[in-house]
Amino acid sequence: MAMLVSNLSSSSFCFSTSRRFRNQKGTASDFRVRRDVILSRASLRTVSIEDRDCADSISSFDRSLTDTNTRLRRFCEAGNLESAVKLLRVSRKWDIDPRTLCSILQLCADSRSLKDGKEVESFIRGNGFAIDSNLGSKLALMYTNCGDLEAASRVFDRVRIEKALFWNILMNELAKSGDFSGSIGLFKRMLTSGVEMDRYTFSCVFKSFSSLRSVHGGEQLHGYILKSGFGDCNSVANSLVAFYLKTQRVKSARKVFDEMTERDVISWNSMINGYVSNGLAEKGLSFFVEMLFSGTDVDLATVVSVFAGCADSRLVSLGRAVHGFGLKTCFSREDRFCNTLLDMYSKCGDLDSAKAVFTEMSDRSVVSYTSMIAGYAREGLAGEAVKLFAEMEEEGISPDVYTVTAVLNCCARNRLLEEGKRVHEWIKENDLGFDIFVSNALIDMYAKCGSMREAELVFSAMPVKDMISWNTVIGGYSKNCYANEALSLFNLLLEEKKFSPDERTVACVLPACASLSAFDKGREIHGYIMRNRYFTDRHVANSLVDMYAKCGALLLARLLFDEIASKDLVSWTVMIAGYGMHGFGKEAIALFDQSRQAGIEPDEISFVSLLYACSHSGLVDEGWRFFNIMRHECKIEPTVEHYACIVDMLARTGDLSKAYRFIEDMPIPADATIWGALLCGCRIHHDVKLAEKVAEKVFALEPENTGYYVLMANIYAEAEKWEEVKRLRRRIGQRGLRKNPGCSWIEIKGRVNIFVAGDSSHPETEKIEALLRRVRARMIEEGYSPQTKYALIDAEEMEKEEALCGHSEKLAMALGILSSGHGKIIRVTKNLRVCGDCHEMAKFMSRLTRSEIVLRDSNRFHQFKDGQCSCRGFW
DNA sequence: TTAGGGTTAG
Repeated sequence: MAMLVSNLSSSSFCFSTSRRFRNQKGTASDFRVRRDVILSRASLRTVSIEDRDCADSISSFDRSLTDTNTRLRRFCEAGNLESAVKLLRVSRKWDIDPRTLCSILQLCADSRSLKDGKEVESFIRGNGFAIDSNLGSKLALMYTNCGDLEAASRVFDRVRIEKALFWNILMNELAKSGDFSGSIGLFKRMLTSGVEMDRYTFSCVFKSFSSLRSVHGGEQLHGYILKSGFGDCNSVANSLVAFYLKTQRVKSARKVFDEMTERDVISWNSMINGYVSNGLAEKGLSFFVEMLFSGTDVDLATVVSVFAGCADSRLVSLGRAVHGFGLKTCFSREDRFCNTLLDMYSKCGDLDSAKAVFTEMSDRSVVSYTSMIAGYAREGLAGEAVKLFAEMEEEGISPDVYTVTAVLNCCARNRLLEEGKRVHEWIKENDLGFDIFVSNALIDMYAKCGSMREAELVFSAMPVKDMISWNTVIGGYSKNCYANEALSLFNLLLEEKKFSPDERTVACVLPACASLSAFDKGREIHGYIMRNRYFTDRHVANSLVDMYAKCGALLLARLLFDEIASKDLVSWTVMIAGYGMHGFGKEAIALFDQSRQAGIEPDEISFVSLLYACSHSGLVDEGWRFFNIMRHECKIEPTVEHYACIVDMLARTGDLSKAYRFIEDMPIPADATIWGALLCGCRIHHDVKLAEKVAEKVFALEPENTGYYVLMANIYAEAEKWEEVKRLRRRIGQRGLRKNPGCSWIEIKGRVNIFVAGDSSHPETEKIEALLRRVRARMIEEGYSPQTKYALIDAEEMEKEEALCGHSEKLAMALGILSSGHGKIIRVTKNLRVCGDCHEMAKFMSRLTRSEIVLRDSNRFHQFKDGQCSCRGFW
């Protein structure tokens, strides 16, 4: 019976008949009669549809008219595409009714058979059928369903398709394939064609607008909706709400929601989920409570979003309550319910509950495993995470890209290089390396484990990189002290012009500028930050302040620090550290007090900065006071770094024996930096005997660190114990160690000029040496005798003086004076501590040339002006 | 309308 109804209601039969009769030059009355006859025959035939010979009962004239179409349609109804196409192949044009072609195309569309669909189109075109809106629609549908979206789109170019349905279907498919612009393009063509939209059109277009982040496009469509009256349609309003939430226009979404005449569970779910995914989890959860009061029934989607909200806001109590509620409903058996629940517990740090859900689940999927692994990783249980990763494979559940990134993240956080490498091997074996997330996670893992070579290999092998790939490698170089590599890669990023550096990029690269004292490059990046309005990002602002402070531009750092609208602990800490390294201890203390008044709770790092500032300014009483505040008021246990500051403070001011006792009384074992701080003190106060005792401890703790041997050699040299110097040098030689060569650099017009001691490779060498000789002569004229004991060479005084003259920082400063315009600050950086003679010469130079010299050595800043240094002897 | 993943500063 269904077949009968479908045949009678199909107008194609009647139309085909009419054309056939017109071709036979039949009259209008003939047509009417014939149509009636045929209709009645059709009914008969349909009733006896199983009777294959029934066609014989009609005349041969009629048979040629009806047979082919009917048989084709029968094939279509029976879903027999193969026979339909075979029959069509041997049919003549006038035997075929366009409506029959529509049926075949529909079947091709339903069977997703592009090959047959194309053959039908060839038949249509080969026989010169006029393609009207109906036939065109079916052609477009066939191509759309068969996945040839370009061919489908071409049909819309050639034929006017009147029904919105077909436009909607193609728009949806284009969007599904990720071609959102194509989808919007089609929508625009739909508008210019004058085709009327229906309510389904909006949901698709809004999805594309939100994926393209085209807020403007969506807003325009919103305007149209208001004018056209579609706004009252619940599904249209829901699409609009979802669009605003996906484009982070939470307020606009809320406004549409508030104005809705009728809200269903989807409207509420959208709002809850929208708040949660826009980082407003708590608001989402209070919305959930409102939903409960409104009497709207909660469904699985609601609960899933609520769990996600609880996870984000760490509201495990509400999550637990909803868990209890869920147990009473049928959706507690759903995978999604269990997985989000498990993830909620895992993110809230309640691993026992997460494990309980995991264990009780009847059907654990890759998602369940991944959430569990990520939970272990977050809690630092790297062993458990890696174990579960192995277990899931044994259970026959294949890890996917999500699992792999969770495990890699775990290896990265816990610096598990070997495990990370094994996961990398697994990735290669299972061909998951193509995924950009996986590659980025691999880079991050290698970078965090300090293996930049491997990180770089993954990065270079990536066929497609995104901004995160670049940021991760640049940040990795920066963090692993490959500042030059970080800057070169940053330059390459700018040259390639594929991506524009974002907030994270600049926050990654600024520490590299800071460590190189690359002032000009840093300033260039500052310009970029201002042009792109990145200064409002606190990470960026903090890095910028830190960069300027470390490049010696303390005043600029302070000006920018004052510009930071909402300062956090890091902002205060970088500024305090900046004052500290420039020897402004009192300013550092004042700032620390201010930060506490502003309600900032200091942490162990801010105390390191503060104590460092005290020690570098000789503020012993204040240093002790803050050390005690840290321990007793702030309940922060001192680490080696804090102890090192105190030792440094005591040692600089000459309290060497007190420092020694302090080290012995420490509750934690002293490391080389602590003994090293005391060794420095021994040098300042010329205590060779204690130095020898301390040096042995340092050498035992860090036998490979040449810096300490050099320090001890300097102590002997200053005491003119040349035999001891030789002995120590032999000791360095025996161990196969090489002294880290002193090196200084200065940036001139964006180019970094690097000097090592005795360097004569610079093109301006002659001028540099002449200048240094002139300065030295003037110094001697004024009664200054060169500090030859810093030369570390046991030779004639003249030779020593020449060696001193060739110290790298002197060469760099001289180039600075020769190249800089009047009044410009000369900024020099040295990898080791500045030598005493160079320090004196810098003071002299600043007076003689009336220029300001900022010298950053491995320990602190020296600001030379009018013959004085800001360090006031504490270095 | 609905689950799990990656990058930043002291």
